[in-house]
Amino acid sequence: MTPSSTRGLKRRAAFGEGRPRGKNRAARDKLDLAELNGHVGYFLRRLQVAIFKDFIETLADFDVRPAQYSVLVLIAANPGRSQAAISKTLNIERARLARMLHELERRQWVERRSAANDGRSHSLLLTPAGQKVLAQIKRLAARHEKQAAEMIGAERRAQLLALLREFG
Amino acid sequence: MTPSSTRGLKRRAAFGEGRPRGKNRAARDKLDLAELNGHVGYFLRRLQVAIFKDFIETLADFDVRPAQYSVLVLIAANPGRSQAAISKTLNIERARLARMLHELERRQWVERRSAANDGRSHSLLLTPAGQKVLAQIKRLAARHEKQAAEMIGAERRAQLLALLREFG
DNA sequence: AGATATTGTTGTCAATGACAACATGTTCTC
DNA sequence: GAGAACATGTTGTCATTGACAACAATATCT
Repeated sequence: MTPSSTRGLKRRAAFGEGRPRGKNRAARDKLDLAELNGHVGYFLRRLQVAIFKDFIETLADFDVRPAQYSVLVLIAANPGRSQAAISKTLNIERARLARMLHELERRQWVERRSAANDGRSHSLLLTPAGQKVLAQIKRLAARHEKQAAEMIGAERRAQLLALLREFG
Repeated sequence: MTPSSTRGLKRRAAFGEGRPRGKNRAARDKLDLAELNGHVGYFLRRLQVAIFKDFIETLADFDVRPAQYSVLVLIAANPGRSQAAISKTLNIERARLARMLHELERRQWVERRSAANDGRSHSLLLTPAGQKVLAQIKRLAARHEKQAAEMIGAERRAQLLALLREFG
């Protein structure tokens, strides 16, 4: 494969160019990443996109995106809390969360009742239907996580998780 | 407004509630992440967003977003290659790359000349101006990477990079 | 030669992030 | 206790992004 090894016939890299041709189209086009190799963000993003893609596919039957999942999980684990609390915890913008909750309410998974102690805020709860659905969703999410572990290697995943978690 | 709340004195946390009050608003609202703690994707995304935010801020003077940066670096390191090659390497959709290149061409950083050996594809090159700008941009990108290292800890960053890089 | 595939392009749609403005309610300060 | 300052949820708007379909031009395969 090395350009300097003239393997007799197979004159693929006969000239300086050495472009792959014909059959080897799809795979053999890899370029030099150059300084991208030194950027954590680059690889971080690639992996994150791949993982989210798997998540979305795995949960396609419920049409739940990662952000929605995180909101559902947070409401389930912290019932009665306000949108502001969820928003701050997940770094989701207030405006966006409001719209997302409209959708989750439309699906009858989430209930908003006005908080007892603060007339401005809403207490968020899962409806019984929401709880039931979330249980199924969590099973799929667990399956996704298993697939992710296969994809990146179980121990690498564990190491990554340990490293990443030290933020918040 | 609350019907059940006796209008008397500071009745705020008189019961089991124990909500944070007054001053401690901003910080003390942290909720239980529950099963999110088991999802690499969740933490991966949080860190990625934080890092990209820093990148964008650090390179704000040049108005270069991460994707644009990666394209510029790849063209510089692999001059003459086609859009398809860049697209595949960076997992950027063909359509999106085409539009991005229009913008980079408008800024006079990138030149597209039709490839000699394939009438369909374009050979991508940096213009002299583009090379000059990219040199400055790379300095800012290096500064960003340094900031990221401070942010997440130099060794954690190194470990992360090592782990993440084993994909591609 | 004719079927098939690739390349670059444009159009469109949905999701997202960012930000401003607003009404309503709460907390702070005096 | 009144008024300033702030918090909360909402809507509106804009820019960016990802996904997908369609297309013309060109290359490649059989």
